[in-house]
Amino acid sequence: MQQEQRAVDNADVAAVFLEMGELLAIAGGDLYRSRAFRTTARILEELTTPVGELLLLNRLTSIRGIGAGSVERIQQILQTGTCADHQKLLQRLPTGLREVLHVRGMGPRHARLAFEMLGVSNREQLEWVARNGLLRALPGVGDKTVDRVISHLDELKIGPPPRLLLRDALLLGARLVDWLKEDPAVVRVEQTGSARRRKETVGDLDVLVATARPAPCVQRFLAFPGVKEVLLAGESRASVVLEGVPGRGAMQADLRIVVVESFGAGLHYFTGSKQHNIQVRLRANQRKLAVSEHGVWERKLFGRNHGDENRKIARRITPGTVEGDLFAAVGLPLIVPELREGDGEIDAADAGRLPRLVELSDLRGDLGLRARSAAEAADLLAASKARGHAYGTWIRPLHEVDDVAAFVRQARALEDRLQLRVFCGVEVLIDKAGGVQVPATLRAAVDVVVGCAQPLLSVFDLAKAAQTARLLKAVSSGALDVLARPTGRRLLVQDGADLDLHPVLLSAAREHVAVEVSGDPQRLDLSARGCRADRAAGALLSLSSAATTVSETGLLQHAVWQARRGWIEPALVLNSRSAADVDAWLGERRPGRARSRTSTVTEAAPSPDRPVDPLVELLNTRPLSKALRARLEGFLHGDVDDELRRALEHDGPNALQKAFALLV
DNA sequence: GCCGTTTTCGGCCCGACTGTTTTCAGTCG
Repeated sequence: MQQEQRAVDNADVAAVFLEMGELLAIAGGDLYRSRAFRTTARILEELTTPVGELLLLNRLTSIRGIGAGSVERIQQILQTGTCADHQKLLQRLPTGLREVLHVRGMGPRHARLAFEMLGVSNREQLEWVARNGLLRALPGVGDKTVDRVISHLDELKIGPPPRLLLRDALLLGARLVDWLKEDPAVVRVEQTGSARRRKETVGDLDVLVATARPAPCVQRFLAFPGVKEVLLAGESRASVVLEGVPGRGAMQADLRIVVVESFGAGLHYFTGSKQHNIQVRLRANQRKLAVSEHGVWERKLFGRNHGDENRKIARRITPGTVEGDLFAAVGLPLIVPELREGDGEIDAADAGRLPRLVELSDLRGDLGLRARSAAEAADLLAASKARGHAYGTWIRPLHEVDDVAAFVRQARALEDRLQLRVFCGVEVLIDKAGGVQVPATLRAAVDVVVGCAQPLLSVFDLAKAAQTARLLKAVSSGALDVLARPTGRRLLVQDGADLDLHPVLLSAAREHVAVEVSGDPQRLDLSARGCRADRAAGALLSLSSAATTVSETGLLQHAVWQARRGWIEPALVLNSRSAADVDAWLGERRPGRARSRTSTVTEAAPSPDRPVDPLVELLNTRPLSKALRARLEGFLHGDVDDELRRALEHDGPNALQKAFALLV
């Protein structure tokens, strides 16, 4: 009943489509139709613009994957929370069958048979029939399937399947890679999957091996210390369950094996994501090619009405030794793993508009060294310098700084001693109402004021609108140079605060406040999705290791990966600029600032000014109707808007005018 | 249900493994 009080949002509409898709599959309906519903659900989940706005603007069908049928259903769902097809399916099947579908070994057909023949309509009933020998009676279900179902049900009771922080997944993956390398027949081995895409958390470990002798390699994999269950083991692949952390479920590890000539194609396929792979293969199909983990093949075409015969392959056209071969075969430049989420990267690559992503080597300093004492700061800054940096920022929590003048003197002394530009800063907490307590004298004394958005747990209780307003107020206070931990999340422990990032980022861009991307593997806040949103909003990002120890200074790499997953180019990264430019940027924000001293530190040439995306400029400066603003923002978020895109593709100074004319 | 350099019908990613259906459907990633 409370549901009715709340407006239907994108996630709610997506949930209805997902339920329809899953129930339709179980009902034995058209599997392509089922898949289309699920695709629609995924698209809706990833939209950054409210689906209602797009509906009003008649823009929904311009999104690939959403057709007239979906628009009608979306309209119904927005009004009533459901739609006719949804209701029909719910009358036919209990919704609890969806959790049956999610049990390993139970696909749509088994779920349907269990319902029809055994009356199973939820997970508890599935467990009962499995343990009492009834499940075994279903056609196509044998002892092994029953064992697998029971084993997975037990795992599900322990808790949700565990995920690892990226850092930990890379460490465990490296152990597995080293273990497999011991086999002399292994030519190449690499960790693939979401870890290779540098996703913030990883659900299972994937490793790809190139070898001409797969059997001993599979055996070695099965003997990896910590393997507690073998899920499958064949000629070219094997899956095992690794012992988990006590109190949590176990983690799956998958081994894939290809011949060395196919290593690039295999690397591409097993790196994923699934959506990316499907899109690449569809593209290959359009070019009469077939892409698999073994390479790229020419499809023999027999014309219409020959169904499966069209699948027959005639000739391998590229061995796919490196990933670039595979992309080239489908007419694309190499797309780096961090972008392979099926979220617009293929269209961008096709149009020659892939971003030149920020790299670790672009960074000229670490903007987030968190040392507690001058001695620690010296170590961190020296480590930073050893990494080739020209400057570093020493940040201390304000409440730990008794004597600001002494702190600044220490920083200046370190600067002279280390021959490294040192910016000193304090971190202040943003209170529940968005207030920041920064006396003018303090602000003038230090180089940087960082506002941390996550002071207290109680702040997570704020409603979305209040949370957003809180950050907007802090950003526009004029007291902050950098906004840190915007959502306050701790991965695998605490979800971030519910807030609308986009206006906050737009405001940060207008107010010249940078937003921190923390390399702390447990935070990675701003998130990759936040970075992607910022690409449109245009706030400068401050990449930080958040290091408190020397070894943690290497975590700057995690911040870079995160930014790359968000399509961020160096121009949007504050610390890709020279020390002089960072100094100037800080100076702009405090006109009376005494710093800007001539440093004894030698500096590299300053980087050119950041080019402002004219579309972002338009969004920030022109008065636009709500509808037009939504359309522009949608486009900047990656929504498909062919009309707008075509207008912008006209070269020359009039491109923007054309686009603007088109909008009004 | 969606889409179109196969465009209003016909196809939709692809391959490996498993079980049990003696030739392939179901499941998975």
